[in-house]
Amino acid sequence: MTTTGPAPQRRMRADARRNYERLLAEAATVFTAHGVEASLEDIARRAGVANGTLYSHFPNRQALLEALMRDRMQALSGTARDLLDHPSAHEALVIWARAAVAHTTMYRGLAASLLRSIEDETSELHAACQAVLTAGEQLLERAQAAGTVRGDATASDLYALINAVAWAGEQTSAAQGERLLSFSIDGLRPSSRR
Amino acid sequence: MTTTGPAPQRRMRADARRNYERLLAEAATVFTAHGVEASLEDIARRAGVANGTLYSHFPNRQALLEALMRDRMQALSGTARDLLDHPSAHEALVIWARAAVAHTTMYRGLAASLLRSIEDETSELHAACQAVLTAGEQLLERAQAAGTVRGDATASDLYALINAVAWAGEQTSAAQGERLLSFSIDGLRPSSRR
DNA sequence: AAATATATTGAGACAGTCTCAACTTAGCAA
DNA sequence: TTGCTAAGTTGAGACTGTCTCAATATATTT
Repeated sequence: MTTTGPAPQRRMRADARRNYERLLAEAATVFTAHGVEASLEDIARRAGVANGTLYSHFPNRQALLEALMRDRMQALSGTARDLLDHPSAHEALVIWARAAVAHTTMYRGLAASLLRSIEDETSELHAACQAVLTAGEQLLERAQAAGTVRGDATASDLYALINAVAWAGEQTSAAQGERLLSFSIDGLRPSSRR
Repeated sequence: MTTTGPAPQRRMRADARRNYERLLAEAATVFTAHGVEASLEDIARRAGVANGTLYSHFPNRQALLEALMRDRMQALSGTARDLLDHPSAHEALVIWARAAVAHTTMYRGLAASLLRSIEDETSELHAACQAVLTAGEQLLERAQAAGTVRGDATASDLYALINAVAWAGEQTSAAQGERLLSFSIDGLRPSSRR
């Protein structure tokens, strides 16, 4: 399995590796403060390198974001797998959805990148997003088999919902995001009555 | 009631009025093609005026967007009022929510502007957004009184939901937006069972 | 046909993205 | 240790974009 470039691919020169790490560290700081649309120039400046160096390590913003999110995305997929052992299929789904929203709320603007990347196969984030979607799908299907979630909901619906809720939380308040998530999850229940 | 400056406030010079209209027309075209984050420079160029002229009519993007959306926003508020006469309180809410999503999907990026504007009182769009929220609130309360919508849902929740769904549709597909809206509306029903 | 209030102009200050030819340096081999 | 070379860095410069404002032009009024 060839994961799309583990952090430093073969072996980097010591200075290159050092700059790579510094850039990632500053990116985390700057994205936390100003969202994922923050100035890359600023990140390079703070890392003490010329902006050309940033671009040589990360050809574009998505690539930088991917490097920054890789571990967390994998962790989120892993969490989904672990939750397959949870006694309640429905509770497992809910727990995971909350974790996914929290993950997506990490940086302002992240939800937009993550939802767009599922559609855009050229995005550096595409594979990781696809993995998360698939991981969520397992939980969804288990809940559907248990009859606690409507059968016509798809993994894409779940993924879009998580991102939409995270996005709304980002624009207004985390509390608002929480509320919408609760409502949305209820909306996924089968309509026992009409 | 002093609405925030009806289009051309007092009386404009003929050339000014002409340019104002041209700018609005080109803005509609360009926003349709490239979303609300499109280049203002481009709009001015296409309208055949210097960019300073654009900025003298519309001090910022929000102001331009406000002028462009004013009528439609009012229409949306009006629709909500009309629907208060609809025989089914719940159906009225659903019809209106769909209309609101369609409205919000008019230009790419619009949902973000509309949701942000409800929080940001300095935004030119704030008043219009507030009016829409209040109009929706009437429909929501009527449905709650009829017992078809959970009592703890607020007008802010409804507003955020509409924008979040429209945003998700924008990022993926209109069909996806439709699906999320259906689920979300179901999520607003009272949980008769648990 | 002025006078004047009202508008328009476009250069310019600034910030950002991204590229690439010239340069520098880490790490290896003689 | 020295020099070689591949790997990495640099920063100016070509763009595109936002927004301002002194100079200029023009519609309207008297």
